[in-house]
Amino acid sequence: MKLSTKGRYAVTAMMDIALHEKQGPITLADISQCQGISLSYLEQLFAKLRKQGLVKGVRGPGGGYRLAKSADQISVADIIQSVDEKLDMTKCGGRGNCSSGEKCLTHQLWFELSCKLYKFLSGIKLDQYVNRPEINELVKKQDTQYGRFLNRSNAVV
Amino acid sequence: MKLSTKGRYAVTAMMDIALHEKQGPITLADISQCQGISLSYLEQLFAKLRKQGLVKGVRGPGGGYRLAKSADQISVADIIQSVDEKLDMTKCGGRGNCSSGEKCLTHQLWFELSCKLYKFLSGIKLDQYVNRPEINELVKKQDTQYGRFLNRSNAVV
DNA sequence: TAAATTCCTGACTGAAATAGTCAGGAATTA
DNA sequence: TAATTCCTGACTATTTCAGTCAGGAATTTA
Repeated sequence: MKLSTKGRYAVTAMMDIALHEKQGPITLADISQCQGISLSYLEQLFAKLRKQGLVKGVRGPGGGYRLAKSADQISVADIIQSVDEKLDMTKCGGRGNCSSGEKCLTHQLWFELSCKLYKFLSGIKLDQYVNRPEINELVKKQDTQYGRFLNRSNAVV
Repeated sequence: MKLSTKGRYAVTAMMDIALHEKQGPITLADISQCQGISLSYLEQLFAKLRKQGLVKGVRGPGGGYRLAKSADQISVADIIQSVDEKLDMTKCGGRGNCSSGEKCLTHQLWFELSCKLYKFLSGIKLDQYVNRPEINELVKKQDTQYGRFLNRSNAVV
């Protein structure tokens, strides 16, 4: 498994979308500015998130990205797996032929670790953070700071 | 946080030592051969493990490495942290100045995730695997296959 | 004391992943 | 039709991973 900044970028962006679900599609340019992630890099990540069916792209003016499922059905594990390829930590990909055809010494350890970690990250859904008061205050601050949604009906004043 | 092959190498090597604690110090050359990890790379990893006080080096013939604490006091988290620098997943290193001096949107998420993950990996100690019968069978097989400890009093026949 | 063994250190290298850039096309809205 | 935004692919720089190499320091054994 890989748990790197790449995955963090993806989760951060997804959180941003989840937190603004009511305001309609969010543009990548918006996320790029607010979260400090390069636009083109975001586009690469979102290509993968789209292929995994986590987000839907809406083209044209007023478009952007929105969640493809409800926030309580999207886990951190889903997101990380989408961009980082695999969560499996065994050398052999779970096949058990890691050491000259046999299971290696630590096959069991990694296998179990992968399972537990997966379960753990699967249990954390986006909506757990969307409804917190302290997070929502932060969101408001940021939205005002960056003047988000100014040219929309639901603009932040 | 990073959870890469680097950490797996380190844990694998530590497991190997823990599993052979009774046979005295284990040489890196031995681990290199049995686990298929380059010797020089192991030396780099063990320099870090030593600095963290997880292993002790014994020089000279018959020397090698042994655990600096008992196996029930060494967790997977300890090992990964030693070689991968940090388990912390926040952008700001927990300081909370990730977004123009304020906490970023996902600070809370990463902070909590780091804590949970750390607790989780801290709970997995080396000795949990040392005493399993299925693992011990594997060890015996490997030791015979590679002719380990042949020139020692406790040689595997 | 000499030789062998093993840890230990630092500098270097190739390959891959990460992160970002650039240019342009496709769909949609106004 | 023009503006907006997604979408795609090729390209580049930087960092990390993994491994190599050369040599020195401590220790044991002969």
